[in-house]
Amino acid sequence: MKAEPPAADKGSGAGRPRDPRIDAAILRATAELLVEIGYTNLTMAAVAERAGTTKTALYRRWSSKAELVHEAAFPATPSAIETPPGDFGSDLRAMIEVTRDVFVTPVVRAALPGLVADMTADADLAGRVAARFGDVIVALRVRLDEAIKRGEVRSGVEPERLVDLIGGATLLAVLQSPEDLISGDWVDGITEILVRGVSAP
Amino acid sequence: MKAEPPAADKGSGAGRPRDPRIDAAILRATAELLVEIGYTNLTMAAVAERAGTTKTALYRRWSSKAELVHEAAFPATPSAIETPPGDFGSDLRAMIEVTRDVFVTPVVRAALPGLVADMTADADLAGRVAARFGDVIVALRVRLDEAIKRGEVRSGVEPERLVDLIGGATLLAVLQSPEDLISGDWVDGITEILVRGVSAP
Amino acid sequence: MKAEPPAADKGSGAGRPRDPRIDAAILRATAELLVEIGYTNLTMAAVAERAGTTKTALYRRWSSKAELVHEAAFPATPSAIETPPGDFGSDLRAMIEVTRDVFVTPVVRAALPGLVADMTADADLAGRVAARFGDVIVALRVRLDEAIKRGEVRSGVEPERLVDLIGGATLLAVLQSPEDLISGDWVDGITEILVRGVSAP
Amino acid sequence: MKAEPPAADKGSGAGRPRDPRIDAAILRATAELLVEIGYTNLTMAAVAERAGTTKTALYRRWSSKAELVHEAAFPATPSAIETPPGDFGSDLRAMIEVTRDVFVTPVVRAALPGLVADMTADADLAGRVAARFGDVIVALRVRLDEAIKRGEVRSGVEPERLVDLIGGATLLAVLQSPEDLISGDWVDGITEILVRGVSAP
DNA sequence: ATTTAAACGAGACGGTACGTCTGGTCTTGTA
DNA sequence: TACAAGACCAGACGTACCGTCTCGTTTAAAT
Repeated sequence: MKAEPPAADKGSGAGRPRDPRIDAAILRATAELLVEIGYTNLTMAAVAERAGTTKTALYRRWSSKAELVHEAAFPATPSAIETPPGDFGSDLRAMIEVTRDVFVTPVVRAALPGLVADMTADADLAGRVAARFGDVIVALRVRLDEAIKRGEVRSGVEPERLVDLIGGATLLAVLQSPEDLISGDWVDGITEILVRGVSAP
Repeated sequence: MKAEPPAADKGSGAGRPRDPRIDAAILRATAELLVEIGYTNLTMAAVAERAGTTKTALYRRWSSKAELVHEAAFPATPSAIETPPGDFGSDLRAMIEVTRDVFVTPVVRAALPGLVADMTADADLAGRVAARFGDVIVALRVRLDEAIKRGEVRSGVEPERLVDLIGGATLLAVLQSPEDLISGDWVDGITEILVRGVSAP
Repeated sequence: MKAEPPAADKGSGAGRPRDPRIDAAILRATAELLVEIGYTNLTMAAVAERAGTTKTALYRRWSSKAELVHEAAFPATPSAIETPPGDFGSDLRAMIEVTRDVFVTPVVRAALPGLVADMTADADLAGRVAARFGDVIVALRVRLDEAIKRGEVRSGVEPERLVDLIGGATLLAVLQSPEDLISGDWVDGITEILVRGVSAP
Repeated sequence: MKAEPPAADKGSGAGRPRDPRIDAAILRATAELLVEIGYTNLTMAAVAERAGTTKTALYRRWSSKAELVHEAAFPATPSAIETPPGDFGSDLRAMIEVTRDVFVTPVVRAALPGLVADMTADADLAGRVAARFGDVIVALRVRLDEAIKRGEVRSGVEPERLVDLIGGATLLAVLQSPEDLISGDWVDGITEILVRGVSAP
């Protein structure tokens, strides 16, 4: 359950408006603390204190620690793919890089494990997190279809499996050895396997 | 910090020995509760009660909830690959199935998310969990090398990437849509992409 | 260390004020439980439960079990002596009766032994308990001085010794045979010895 | 419940006899720790460790912490009164000094408060502690009777009240301001009041 | 000389209270 | 209405201590 909309439903006008500087301060404080002490050790009280506000103000905006962290970790939708559509190899590589770039962020790295845990206990949250990546997945599906039409990719490939492989490999790598991810070699290796794996014979 | 070894180092003889039935009862209770109420809701006190013992007895054996769950979830090393080595396609498929079978267990599914969260905050624990899968990874490496020597697999393929892809895809799938995993289709799709991805041209 | 003052120092205004009904409920529950199960068996959790609140609320107000019991046992300063000053014999008897009445209370009887034990380990607490009886002692001193001036009492008598004798005898009697205390005989015997003991020859 | 007798009941002979050095070491360790850290902080495990033995050996000899402390604090019966009977004033003063001397011991001072607390919860223990002082009380009674016969003391005086006053005053003083007790002035003051208090007119 | 019963060290065990911490809600007074 | 402050409920946390028990070993007295 979200608690967010300040002026959303209807009688927006009445009462004292929320101070947007507080929103920003809370998100900043959350991100900082995530990196400094990790998800588990992060406390709502600590966030409030560092943001120079109080717990009440947090819960007015986010209904739980998980929601707050989720928003602090993914400030904006990873903006799909900006590369102009070319051959599928380039498309795939771009997509892997986008994924990698998101996961490699210190904040995301700090937030992910805890978020993963909370998601399994809270389906709503899980949905919202998944939605963040929806655009990328849709884009992948579109370009995959085009590549199949062009004959570049064999027709049996299911996009869901590709998502599992790209997302999963990135997730696992960031959990185990994040430093590997940064080098281009990691992207090269994954890309090569996957491109060959889906190419038409 | 582990708390485990009762008679490990050497000066074993003295004192009342631990009752192994208690070890078993604790692990069983932990596994049951994991499945029933999940990692987050699982309480040391509840485990103790169901196991017919006390918190003290738990903490004498495992230094934290994370350690206990880790041991309850992976009672035994996933026993590497038992398939007789054949062509690399079969090897890879067997490996994927082994991985899938481990992750698909109700206990592991219940334990994983929380474990993932705790691992990032506790490097020791992370190491111990990773070690559980060491054998499988070594086996993969060996068979990959043989396949390269036989000319089945191109020489540039790094085994670490394959591990990232197999483990990661399984992890992500089990977190998002565990029911997909059970069907053979999921294994088929992943296997086909990866086998083609690493095969010599 | 006390934890008490909610609005003590000065910056009182802010925040939700403590609910005074909770203070009262806690003290009442403590007194009841003291009488029912005794100091040793009294548990902070049990007090909280009976008071219809939580341990947190207790510890916000009293820093330890000893502090709480101390306050529950001596809700108000034993209100000095109300008898109009007469001859010193009456004064002394009144004082002994006041002391006896305080110690004979079921709550005090239940609390005393544990309190005595804790006081030696905690000088602060000891001071606070002693302060409860400060008024009575001051009153005794004043009336003793007056009696000396009137020639009723010999001049060498130290009030501290009288306090030791009255308080000590009452304490010991309540610990050993509380039923003796209730009868007027006990007060008679003690009074007679002490009055004769301090009277001018 | 005591646990003591090693060779008491009948079949004394058999088995390994207790090592008397362990008895001594335990009592010494208990006395030391009482003075150093007090009754409440004293731990059976700590006693065992300092005595160079184990908890089992303690519980073989004493059934509880209270019993052990009781024996460590009062190693020998306060040996009644050794003064040759003279006038009752001297008798009383001797008795007060004996009482004072026992209570002023560092070990007794450290043990008393806790013991007092445990005694109220354990009637057996209370009886045993009281018995320690039985001889002194009997002696007091005898000499009081003699003094009454001699016409030194008025006949109405009850010995129990005198015990309350002497014991109580000493107990209270040792709890509140032990340093006062050491000076002869304290004994003088108490003695004078009590002697005058009981003397025949 | 052999049995035997008990003391011994070590430490696990059940049980229970402690005081602390956190998440999330509710209630003040003030702006 | 938002806000700062902080009390509130609920309940898990990990630690500590008590007194009991179960080992395997040692030691003296009884056979």
